[in-house]
Amino acid sequence: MSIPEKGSRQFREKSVTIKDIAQYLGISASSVSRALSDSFEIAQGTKVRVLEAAGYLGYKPNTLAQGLKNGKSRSVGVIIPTIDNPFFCQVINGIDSVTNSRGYHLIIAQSHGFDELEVLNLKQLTFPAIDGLLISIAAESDDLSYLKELHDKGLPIVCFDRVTDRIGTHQVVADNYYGAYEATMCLIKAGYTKIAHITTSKNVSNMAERLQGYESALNESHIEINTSYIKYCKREGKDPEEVKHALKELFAESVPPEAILTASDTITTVVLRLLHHLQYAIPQDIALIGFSNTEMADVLAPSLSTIYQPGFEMGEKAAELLIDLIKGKAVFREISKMVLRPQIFVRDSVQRKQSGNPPADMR
Amino acid sequence: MSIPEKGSRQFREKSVTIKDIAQYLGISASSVSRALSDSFEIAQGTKVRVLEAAGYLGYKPNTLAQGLKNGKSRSVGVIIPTIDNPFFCQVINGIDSVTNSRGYHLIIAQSHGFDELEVLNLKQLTFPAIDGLLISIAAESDDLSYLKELHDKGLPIVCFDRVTDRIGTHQVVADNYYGAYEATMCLIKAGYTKIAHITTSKNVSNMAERLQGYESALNESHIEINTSYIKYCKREGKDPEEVKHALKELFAESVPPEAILTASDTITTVVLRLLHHLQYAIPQDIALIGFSNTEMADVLAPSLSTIYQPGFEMGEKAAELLIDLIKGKAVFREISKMVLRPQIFVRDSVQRKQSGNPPADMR
DNA sequence: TTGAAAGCGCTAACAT
DNA sequence: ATGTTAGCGCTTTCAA
Repeated sequence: MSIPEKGSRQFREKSVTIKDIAQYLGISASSVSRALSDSFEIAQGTKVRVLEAAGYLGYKPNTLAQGLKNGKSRSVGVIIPTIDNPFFCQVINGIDSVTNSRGYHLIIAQSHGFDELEVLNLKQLTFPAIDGLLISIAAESDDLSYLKELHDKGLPIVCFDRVTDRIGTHQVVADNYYGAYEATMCLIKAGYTKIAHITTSKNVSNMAERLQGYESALNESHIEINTSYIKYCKREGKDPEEVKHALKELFAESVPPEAILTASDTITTVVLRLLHHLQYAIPQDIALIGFSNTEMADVLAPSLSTIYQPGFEMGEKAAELLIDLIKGKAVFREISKMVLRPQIFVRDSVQRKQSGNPPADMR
Repeated sequence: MSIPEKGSRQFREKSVTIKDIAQYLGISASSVSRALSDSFEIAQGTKVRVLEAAGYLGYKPNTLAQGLKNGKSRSVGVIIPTIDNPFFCQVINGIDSVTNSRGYHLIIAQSHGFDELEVLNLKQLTFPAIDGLLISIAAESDDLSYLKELHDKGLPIVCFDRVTDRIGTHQVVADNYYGAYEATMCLIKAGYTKIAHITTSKNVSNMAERLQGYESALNESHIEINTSYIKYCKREGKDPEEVKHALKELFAESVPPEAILTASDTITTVVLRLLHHLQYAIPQDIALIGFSNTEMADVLAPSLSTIYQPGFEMGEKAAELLIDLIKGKAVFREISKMVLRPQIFVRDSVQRKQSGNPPADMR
């Protein structure tokens, strides 16, 4: 089968412009423009006729021309660590649902962790063309200067999930403290006292909060915090070896932990995989609860206890806020911080260690 | 903390234009343009000076203006059923990796199955602005007329995963026949003869091919095809009740199946979940192998046998092809169909029923 | 209430 | 090899 001749030479049909409508109705282009933009300085009659003609002729505005004219692109940039993760997938979904309905396009860039150069390149590439930015800050990168510069220049920015206070942007986050606190409390209430925490870094906002939640729960339960029970995997689980090493160290402790709280989707999955490979029985040998948005949590055997973040909602909220910002609709004199509550699902990977009350020394 | 005054009124710094460079160097804008586009009708000296000045002044081309001028938007549309699925996530990832590096933006639209109206709306919304389209065809929608119209008008289109022959587009697909055939063969070789197949519809290309693979494997093994073992879930697993009903029917057969081949990511997950809920032991009560790209397959208990499709690669190939098409780089006189091979992972959800040879009647 | 005209930033004839 | 000019489709003064 051969392609029609015109296929090769970009022979796309010239689309209907504002001029065509003007000519068709015998009025000027500016009137058409006014009618279409629902201006108040246009007669009702003409407005109706223009709208009809537009529909009839199949007019679609050329967003490029509109953008060029008024300095807007009707697109927003999204920077996430990776799209290959159920949580961020849900976030994208949420963002998409609002940007789509509001007529904005999405330009997605992945920072893949902490490759600052790449992030910068992406910024270079896309930035003259976006009206606003949604960003989950890459990593412990101390260099927020480029971002700050953009913000100072007036680019509307909303941070979500991994945020920073060093730039005065609006924020949409999960209540990470609450999630980690409650999860740890669940473990404690189930009778565990030797609880390890595998996280990525103290320097990422959400991880720091989770660490705090973990520590607070222990403190309030009068369980001493054992720093060797806290492991940092800077590669965030992208390097399984790093996690393996952390686990090995934990199990090599003179008193090894009985339960683990994992701090991110990726780490949770990797830990689960490693525990399987190392033949640890969950929850008999080691209990596990982790931050994760996987849909498979309840299908795992044993089913996995998770802290589930409202990814879709987070994306929605962040996008709505951003678009309001772009449109200057709401006047934001204050930096807002929206905090969404995660859900805790206690499943079989955490098991009540002993029936009845928690140990006496815990009361 | 209050926002700087300028924040509210879109006071973004005017960016450096081609004119600024021209003025800075005392030459004309067109020379600058030529230098930047690496035209051959420009002196080496000026070219170098322009490039230097551009770097120094921080020039970034205004893609809107470029697009308006030459009728290109440097963006490609992607239509997928849903992004909330590991396979399509990987596809997006693959697409993104090439479009990004080639300077194209992505406009992603989800068709969410078969809601034709929505698809059409999305098309209306985005289409004047895309240079090409990557699409995994929504559903059994017989109405490909809009798509065909676009194609006829010269819009470069590449179909992937779920394709159609009714429009002469290039295609990038997985070898669905092979995947289903091999998976079924695995079951047969493991000693199963009563094998059910849960799919979505005969009218979707990839599903039809999988069904054929399944049937061929049975045929070649001289196992009679039992049509009541083949269940269609038109909602593709989005409605668990439908799948539940299918399963109930299967198990109510006078001779119920011993193994199931599931035809899509979503269906596989739902079936797995239902089997758990219904307390069927895998693989003792029922063996399972399914199309799935989940990363959790090996972490499940029992680990899940899967047919894994090369999603990332599929996205890459489709995007490369599309951009070549857009650029008119390669001259495609023939419709191409690229077929990628899926991987089969036989894990614990399929177990050799009896040691030694398959039953005598199968040889 | 409407039209004419200018211009957003860039490119591509056409001229020199 | 370079400059001049016009125009992509749209919006928005400014005049009428």
